[in-house]
Amino acid sequence: MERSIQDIARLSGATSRTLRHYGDIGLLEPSRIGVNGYRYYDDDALVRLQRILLLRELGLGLPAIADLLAGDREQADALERHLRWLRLEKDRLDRQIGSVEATIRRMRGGEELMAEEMFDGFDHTQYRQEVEERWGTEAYASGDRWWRSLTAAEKAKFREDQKSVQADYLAAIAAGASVESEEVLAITRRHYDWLVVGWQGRRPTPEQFVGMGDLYVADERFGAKYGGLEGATFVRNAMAAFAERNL
Amino acid sequence: MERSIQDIARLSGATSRTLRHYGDIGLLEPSRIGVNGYRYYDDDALVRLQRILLLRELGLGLPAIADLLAGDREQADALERHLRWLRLEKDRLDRQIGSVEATIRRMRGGEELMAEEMFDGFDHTQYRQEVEERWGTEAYASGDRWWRSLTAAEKAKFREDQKSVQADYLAAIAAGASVESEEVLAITRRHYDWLVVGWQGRRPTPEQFVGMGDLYVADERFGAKYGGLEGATFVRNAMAAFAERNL
DNA sequence: CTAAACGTTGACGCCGCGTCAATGTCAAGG
DNA sequence: CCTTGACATTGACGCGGCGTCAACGTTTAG
Repeated sequence: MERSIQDIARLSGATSRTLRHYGDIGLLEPSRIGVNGYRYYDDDALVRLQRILLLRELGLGLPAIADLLAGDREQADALERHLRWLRLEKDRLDRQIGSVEATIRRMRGGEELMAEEMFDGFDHTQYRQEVEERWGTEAYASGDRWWRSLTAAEKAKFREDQKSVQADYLAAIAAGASVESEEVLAITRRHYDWLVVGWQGRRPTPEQFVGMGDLYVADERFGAKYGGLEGATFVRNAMAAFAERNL
Repeated sequence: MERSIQDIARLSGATSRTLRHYGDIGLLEPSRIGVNGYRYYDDDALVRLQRILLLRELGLGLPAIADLLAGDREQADALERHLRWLRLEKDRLDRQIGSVEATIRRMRGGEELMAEEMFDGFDHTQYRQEVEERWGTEAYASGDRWWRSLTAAEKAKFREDQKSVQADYLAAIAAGASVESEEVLAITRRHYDWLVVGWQGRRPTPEQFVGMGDLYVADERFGAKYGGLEGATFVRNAMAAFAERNL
């Protein structure tokens, strides 16, 4: 059976333009081209088209579909990769949704979109250099924008949470608690949650989280807040233990 | 304070190319342009840029950002619209993720990507015309592709579920149950879930669900399966009751 | 005086087609 | 035979948000 381009379009739900495009990029060639230039498709072509459209609905790009249909037999792997990227996209959307909701609440509350004063007592630019070296300029700038977009109340809460975590760590150290005790793990969980907020919902990988602990030990300013080198080491170990168990 | 384009780029995390683009489209003009053509930005421009970048991180398009910053005072509304569309995107991703997972399982199980036989006993093309009239050609074609991508086991389960729902409806009718009884609502919930599967995870709106019930009454073939007009009417009422209570 | 760093404008590329535009072909009816 | 209307072709632009050359001028440090 041989069908015209419109027939195929109707049967498959694609448009004739799409079919010509697929021909142009070599994804789906007509089974025959008439002397008048008309494209004709047979059943095999129709089956292939259906497969293409099915994969397209899954969100794959046309080159990826071409590879997959070429049948390099690592087909499932290609889909796995695609799946990972779909999940990343979803996470990104989740974070955007949360941020937009927060922004709407702020604007409804009459807040400015972004504080113009660059400094407000809490020097969030303190670790600018480290952040830029580790995560890049844009990462710092992005975090800075986020911070300046918060309401005064939100900023206050963020700082409170930090102080609270810090105080509890110090108390645990004074009490001689183990970094693997439930008590300390609970503090570290709050520490972790605090960090996630500051990262606008992006979750550090276990390695990243442990790496931040190492930073605490290496940097005096961090250590000073946590009672010297021992304190910083304790916190790092607690973070490593938490990462091992819960991340 | 006046800064060069690179200074602004570094401070904001944007690239100079981006700044020139924003200039081109009128989203952010330099505060001054030197006789040599160089762009210079003052603090006001920097603040505006930060706001632009903040909104961009929320996923807004540049024209939407321009409108929003023009301050038509329905700012929050624009964000609400954006939020709705973000949620739609997220739903779409959720469905794609589920479909890709299922497809991977099928391929790992050695199944073909898509059955070539167009008919297999269960005539899923039965309601083709109605579907195309109500939801468009592409909607039918898409459902058809989905159906042919299922494994035999999955197809069998889908039919089983339908039969089971049907049998339970008939029993409930025979027992004289009320369409608002818990018993019937439970059946309708299964009916609804069955439908959602067939729609590949897309959830019908309450109106759509009730509309399908009306179709049951209007179409003899549906009615025949549910014991005549009365049966179809019962099912429609049950669907309406369910929609009212649970959707 | 030179090299490096920084600046400019202009144009193409990406992705997957939608949407003209300009023109040719075919089947059915008068 | 001619017309009409449906259907076909190729070719090109457009979208979004810049990245990335290219080709060239300017400023700054040594």
